[in-house]
Amino acid sequence: MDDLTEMLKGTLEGCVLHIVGGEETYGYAITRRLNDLGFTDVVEGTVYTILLRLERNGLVDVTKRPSEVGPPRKFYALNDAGRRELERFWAKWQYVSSRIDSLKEGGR
Amino acid sequence: MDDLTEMLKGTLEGCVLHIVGGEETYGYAITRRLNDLGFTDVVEGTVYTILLRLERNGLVDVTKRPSEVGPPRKFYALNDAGRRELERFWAKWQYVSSRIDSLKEGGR
DNA sequence: TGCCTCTACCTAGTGCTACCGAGTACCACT
DNA sequence: AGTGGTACTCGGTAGCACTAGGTAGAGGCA
Repeated sequence: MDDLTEMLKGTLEGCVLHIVGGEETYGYAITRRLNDLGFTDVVEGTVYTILLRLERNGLVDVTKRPSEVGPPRKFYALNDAGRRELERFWAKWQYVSSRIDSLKEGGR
Repeated sequence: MDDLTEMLKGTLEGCVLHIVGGEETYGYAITRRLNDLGFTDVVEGTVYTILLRLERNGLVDVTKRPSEVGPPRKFYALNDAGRRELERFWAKWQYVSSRIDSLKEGGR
């Protein structure tokens, strides 16, 4: 699949939010997860900037823990504000995707 | 629905492409159409910049015609390159939206 | 005539986002 | 000592939707 970057704007952050909401995890693992999900071209740098933004916006709690296989990891978990933001994200996604699908099907 | 602008990046252009592909039409009418479709906050300026970009990228043919109710209109119609681009857009949309939906449902 | 509204288009500048590229560093295995 | 996988950081870039103004034609109303 060719370049998806423009289409991922606004949604990739929501995807990260969702993954972090599922379990406490860290940047490198989130990147691998996204790659497995089909977002094959998403690279680490992108995920880290999103995570820093989430932290700056107070949507996640961060805990640094040592790893047995490399440098220490920064684990991220959603707080209450993050969970509310995640709900808003899915509401928006539902809204936008349904409108676009109806445009596609409805023709006109 | 609150601010959708980030989520529309990359998709709004595709929507315009689709509308133009359905029938030869012009900027002001496309804006009204998008508003009716639920994209209530999309304004004329946004649509015109998209149309200019489509024209610059050689995806549309343009014809200026007088109107009976105002200034002349610039009618846009898809050419072959535009139709190919529209197909690519829907393929991308299908790909991205299915991945995101599966992330949502599949949890994890 | 002057003024307002609707129609119709244009554009310089802004902010946000994903991405690029390069760097730092820890650990295991050879 | 060198290589490769793991793990995070950060300055800079490009693209997009949007902002906020502007110009202008046609019709209605006072």
